[in-house]
Amino acid sequence: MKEKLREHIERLVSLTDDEFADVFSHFKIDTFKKQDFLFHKGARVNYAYFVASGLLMLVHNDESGKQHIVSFAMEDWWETDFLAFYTQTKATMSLQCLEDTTVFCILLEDYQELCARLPKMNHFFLVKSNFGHIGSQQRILSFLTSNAKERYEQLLQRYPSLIQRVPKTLLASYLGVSRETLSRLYA
Amino acid sequence: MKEKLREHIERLVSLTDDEFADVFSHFKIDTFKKQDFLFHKGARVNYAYFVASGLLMLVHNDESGKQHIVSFAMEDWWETDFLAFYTQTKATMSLQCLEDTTVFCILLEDYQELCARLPKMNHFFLVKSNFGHIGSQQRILSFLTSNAKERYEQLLQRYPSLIQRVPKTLLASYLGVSRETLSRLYA
DNA sequence: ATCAGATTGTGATATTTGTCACGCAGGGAA
DNA sequence: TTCCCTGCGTGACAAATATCACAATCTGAT
Repeated sequence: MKEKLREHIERLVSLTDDEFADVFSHFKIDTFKKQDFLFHKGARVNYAYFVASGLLMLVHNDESGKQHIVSFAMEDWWETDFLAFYTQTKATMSLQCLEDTTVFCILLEDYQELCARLPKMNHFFLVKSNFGHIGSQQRILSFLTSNAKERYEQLLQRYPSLIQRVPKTLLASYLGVSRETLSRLYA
Repeated sequence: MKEKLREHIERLVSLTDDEFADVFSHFKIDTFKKQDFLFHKGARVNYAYFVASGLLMLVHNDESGKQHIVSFAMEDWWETDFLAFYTQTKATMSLQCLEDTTVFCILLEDYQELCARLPKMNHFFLVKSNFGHIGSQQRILSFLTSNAKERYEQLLQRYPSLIQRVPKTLLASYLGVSRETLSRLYA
């Protein structure tokens, strides 16, 4: 399990055994059951999470009670309410399990301490953040350029496994369409 | 002009005169006229740009000839086609001036060299990237939760000056609606 | 001053998508 | 088994938005 995180980091920066032990000592391991919440909207967001196994969704609940999925987080993904985490403010979104899930958790102060002390980790997180930014930008682009059907096809191409693992209602909520419309797309 | 970049960086990390001189020596200053392109789709993206004055837009042109604005970049913003820049691949978008603009340009290798050598700058760029990611995520959220009118009002609130500086057609293209629909919103 | 082009508003209509309502199938739990 | 709940499809209709067409105004360049 521990090795999963190491492999993930070493895809970008190589670490000695000692360095990885150092890094790893800042993480806490935690497991959750399907449907559990890692945190709720309104709560303090203590951790950023690395998904070792399982599946999460980052959800925003609007005033009218509708649920919008900002992001899914599969194995090897980092997830949290980044705004709340970085600025230590209350979560505006909730993070919930779609499957039984194991995560590695890191506190903001440990994240910052690692970055300050280990240039390799600062670099690692910088690259991760850059690509997170790029990913979001491409999702924006898909809202700008594509209709519901095209967005669904792009999702299918990009994350084929999601379609098996997640109920269509949630896929619809991620794509920004009603479940009825989504259901009519593949006809 | 130079001071603009320094103040911008020092909002996050403090630099000695020598340190700033070091940092600044890696930038090239450049000016563009309204309508000029900093780079075109398909071109190599040599630089990331810091906007000292003026206004840019990051534009995607789809197959059917429509233009979609992924982002505006005002004073104090960093902009480029980040995917093309980081991975040194061809631009999928174009970066164009909406006003006469002055930018500071940095090559990828200089960006990486600064990050590797100056922890302060690595930290600076990490924070910038994190907030860039957060900003994109909130734009996604606004597509998920809001209709055209609400998105327009959010834009108005967030960047009131844009409404004066940019033709409505471009605002519409940023918001993901037709210009006609946008025009009917404030009635 | 004049002209060409850009910008904006608006009517008429088509298309896309949402909402509400209903039925059906499958999976657990008692 | 029986029952409830969730997921999923689909019909009918409403609402949001796009598209096409045209006119008016403004702007910049000659």
